[in-house]
Amino acid sequence: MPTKLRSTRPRAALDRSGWIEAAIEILAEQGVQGMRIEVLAKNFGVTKGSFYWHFKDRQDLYDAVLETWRDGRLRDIHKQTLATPGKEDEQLLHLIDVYGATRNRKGISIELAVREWARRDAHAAAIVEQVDSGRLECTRKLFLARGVADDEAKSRSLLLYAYVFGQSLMACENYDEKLNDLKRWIAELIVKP
Amino acid sequence: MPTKLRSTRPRAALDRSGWIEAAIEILAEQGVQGMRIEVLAKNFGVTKGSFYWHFKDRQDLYDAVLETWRDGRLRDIHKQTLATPGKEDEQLLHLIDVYGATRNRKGISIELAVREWARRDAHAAAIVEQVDSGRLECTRKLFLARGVADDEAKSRSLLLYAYVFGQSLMACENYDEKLNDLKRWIAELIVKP
DNA sequence: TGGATAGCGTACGGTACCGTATGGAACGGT
DNA sequence: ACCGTTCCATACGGTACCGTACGCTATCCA
Repeated sequence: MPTKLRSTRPRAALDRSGWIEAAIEILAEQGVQGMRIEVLAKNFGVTKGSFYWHFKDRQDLYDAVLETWRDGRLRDIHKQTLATPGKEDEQLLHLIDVYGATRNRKGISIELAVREWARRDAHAAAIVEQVDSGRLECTRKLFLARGVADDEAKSRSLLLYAYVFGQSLMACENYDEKLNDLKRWIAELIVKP
Repeated sequence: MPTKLRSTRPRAALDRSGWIEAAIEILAEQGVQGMRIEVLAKNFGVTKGSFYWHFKDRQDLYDAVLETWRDGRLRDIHKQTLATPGKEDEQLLHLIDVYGATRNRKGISIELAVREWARRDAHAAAIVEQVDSGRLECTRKLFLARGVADDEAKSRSLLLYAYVFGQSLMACENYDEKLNDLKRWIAELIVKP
């Protein structure tokens, strides 16, 4: 009888992945400095005794968070840039929209937190570089599929990501009443040759 | 006899502005969380007794840092965008270059640190908005002086800053051997109508 | 049924800060 | 020569963490 469903982990209300998810949540809200073991534990209603059972130390959690983030981002960018001939423009505009700060607030928060982390931590920097490489490459291929020259495809791909990340750093809500029109104009300048 | 040069402040090796400068230095290197009173004091070779003489508390220093930064940035952007008819293109390209991560590393570090700060602090966010408004406005006028339509000038101005800030967030050193050529291409796309 | 083990709680020492209270040296004016 | 002010050091209590040692309980397996 399958009553031994969780036989290997009897009371596992909180396993490693649970801690990692919660840590990423805090990372989005508070940044790296917010991922404190005792605080995470309190949020969960447990003590750090649990944490030190699942993780060696803080760095162990940090590494797991970074790798989880990287894997998710790489999976996502490949999914978003699956070749659909003739639809490249829409895919590119959709990319810009997805990374826009208005929707996907949490994703952007994590993005910025990780990049700020990467400015002072070599491991985080290496992870960010892997993600950036993957994204730039995938997006470049989309531009290539449109018939754009290789150098131009590389440039536009770089511009696309720099723009979306930079935009989420700026305070431009009051810049213009028709801000969305401005953004659409920008998106088309980036995408259309 | 002018032996009373420093009569009002006999041993003032460290005044308020000295603390503020040092704090900004640490802000660039370590972010907001790095601006710790006892650490700053140790860097100076004094104790926090000195700090609490010049400042009410930590927030007092934070406010001073933000306002000092804002004033400097606003002065700078006005200087960089002084109207020199016929030279607008060069001025705009120069702007992109100045905010580029390669040179002016410290300025960019402060820029990113303040913006990360602004994501969790209302006062910092207000300061960033003042700086962004000033910059966007000054740059928009440069585009207008070139004969660009108003909406397009607004859009290009926003794109310019989003791009330069976003670029300094990315890890693209290994993206291409001719990265500088790509960046030049991008800069011209942003500037040239 | 007894022991092993997974999973967590408790308790402790240690560090790094903040902010305050107070003392003291060096200089100014008188 | 005295006294006040400026500027800083010292000392203290308090908080928030980290990491470790150890204890407790519930489940599994023989």
